[in-house]
Parts: sequence; structure tokens; C-alpha cells
Amino acid sequence: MDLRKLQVGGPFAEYLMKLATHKPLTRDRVCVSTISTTSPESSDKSSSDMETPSSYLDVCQAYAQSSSSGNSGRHSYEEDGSEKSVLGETDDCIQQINGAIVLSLVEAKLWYRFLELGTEMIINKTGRRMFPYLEFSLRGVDPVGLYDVIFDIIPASGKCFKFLNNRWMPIGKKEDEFKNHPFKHPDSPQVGAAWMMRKISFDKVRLSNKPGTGAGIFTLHTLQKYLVRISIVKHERDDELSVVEFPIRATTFIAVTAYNNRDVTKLKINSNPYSKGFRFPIKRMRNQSVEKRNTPSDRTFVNDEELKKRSVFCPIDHDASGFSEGRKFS
DNA sequence: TCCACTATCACTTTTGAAGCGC
DNA sequence: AGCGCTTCAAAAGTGATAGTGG
Repeated sequence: MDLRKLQVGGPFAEYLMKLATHKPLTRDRVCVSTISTTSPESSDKSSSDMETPSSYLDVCQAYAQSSSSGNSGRHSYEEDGSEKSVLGETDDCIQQINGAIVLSLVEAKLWYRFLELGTEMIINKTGRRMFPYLEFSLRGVDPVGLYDVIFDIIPASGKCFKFLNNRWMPIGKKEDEFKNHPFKHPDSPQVGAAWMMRKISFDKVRLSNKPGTGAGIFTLHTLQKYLVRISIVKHERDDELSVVEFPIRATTFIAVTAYNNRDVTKLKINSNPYSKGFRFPIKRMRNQSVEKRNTPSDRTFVNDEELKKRSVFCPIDHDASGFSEGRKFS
């Protein structure tokens, strides 16, 4: 996104203009870690790993290998429709450690599990929250420097997509993007030490398909591919801004108004606490069918086996539910 | 006829006010 | 009066589904 083109009023406009003339840091100082930091224990381990680059890289590689070997269906599509490996060439498991600003994505495993299936995010008129939402920890910034953390959603492809034969296929050129304002974390600005002391969460961000919505609501086109970009903005002494951008490929998703891939639906139900009501559909559907039977127009008996067939439910996948461990919700 | 989209439903979790005891 | 804890209702969030409209 060209920040110079944003038409925003007020002080934030000036800020964005200043952002557009930032001093970019070199690429080799950027590092996105997708090591999952779901629990205090793993978080501690992750940070210690960062101080020893070789073991940190080992963890990245081990995870990449274990994930790809465990599921042969791991793939995504290039714009020409050809398949490519996601983890094999991911830029999220990066090389530079010493002196780097490191962004560690929380729930990276869950994000990759969705990515493997083809992440879908529901968008609607009023704005739907993202799940998984973006949460990360930050290391390697100047402890006394003043920083802003900015959330943005950018196009991940020049194509629009269609769900065919249980796969997302590129079918045509994407539409022009809506003008979305980058969303500054409410705690900005803060010194680097404060940012590094805690997890940084954007759980309140919403996705909409109607333009003209409020702050923190991003208007997207359905059936187009996007990804999240985090910008770390440093306020320099001479009133300039320097920016490090983290496009996070693990967050790549397709915006939809209703889910297309039933595997994605099942994974959302099993990992999102708000969807717990859908984990035991027999009870739920029995209640519904009882209500229906009480109406004179429908007295058809529905047994449990029939309910199972009708439902997208499968018994809770222990592997998938395991990702929820350590979440603040669980 | 197809399919993207919307409104509504039942369900769970979160939130915050009220009440209570110390 | 102030604090901490519990309770409970309202609000918010979820996917499913039937209906609508282009």
C-alpha cells in the first residue's frame, strides 16, 4: 500500500505521510519467527533459542520437516495455478538472528494448520473478527526507543479465487482494493522494553465487505487472497520515522462470506472457544428437531445416525484441540 | 439454475454491574 | 468507606441454515 495515497484527515494523516517517507531498515535485520509461543514455558524456550542461532534454526527446520512429512497435502497455488510447497520455501523461518528484530508469531502451529487447508476468513457487513487472531512477541528492538506497532492487511495475490474440487483455484484478475487505513496498536507509542515485555495482540481487528467502516475494521473483497503485515515504527531523535515491515505469510487467507472448505470449518469449531456450541451437534440438532416436530407441518423423526450424517462434525481431533492448550481462552 | 450474500437461530464465552461479607 | 469475591444477566462472538437476489 502506498501510504502517500491515503486520504485521511487529522493528525493520523500527518503520521501516515511521515511514515511514507520513513528510512527503511535493511532486509537482513528482519526476522519473523513462527515458533509457537503458546505457553510461558515455550515462550521462555523460544527466547532462549533466539540467543543461540543454530538451535533456533534447528527448531524452524524441524518444525518444517515434521509438518510437511505428516501431511502430503501441504500446498498452495501460484497465480498460474501451479502448486508449490508452502513450508519448503517459507520466509517466515528466517536466517538472520544476530542484531535482528525478531517477531515471534503466537499460535504459529495453528496458523500453519489453517494455511495447509487454505485459510478462510469470514467477512460481513458489520465486521467479523479474525480467527485465529494475530498475536506476537517482539525482540531485538531498542529498549529505550519509542515505537509504534501497526497492523495492516495487504493483497497476497493479483488473482481472485474459486473453490473447485476441494481446492482454491485462481480464476481471474482481482478487483481494485478498498482504501483501508493501517491500524495502530492502541498502546502505541511505547518504549521498546515495554513492547518486548508482553505479547502484542490484535484480537479486536475486524474484517468487513462494506466500505466506510470504522477504525480497526478492514474492508476486503470476497474470494481474494490477503495476508497480514505488521510494521514496527521507530520514532527517531530528529523527528523522523524508521520502519521495519513484517509481511507474515503464515497469515495468508481468502476472504469469504460463508465457509467453502469443511475441513477449515471443523478446525475453526475445534479451536475457537466461541464455537464450542458446534462441537456436539447431536444435542443441538436434537433440540432443533424437537422444536420442528412440535410444529404441525413437520413430524418427521430424525435419529442420531441421521444427525451424524447431516453434520460436518467429526469427533474432536486431539491434534487440533492440542493447539488450544495454553491459549488465554482455554 | 447457480451461487454469493444476508438475516436469524441456538449455543458458548466474556464482561460488567450488583450484592455480600470482612 | 474500601476492598475482594461471587453471582447473574446482558452483550458479544461462533457456525449453520434458509431465504434472497443478481
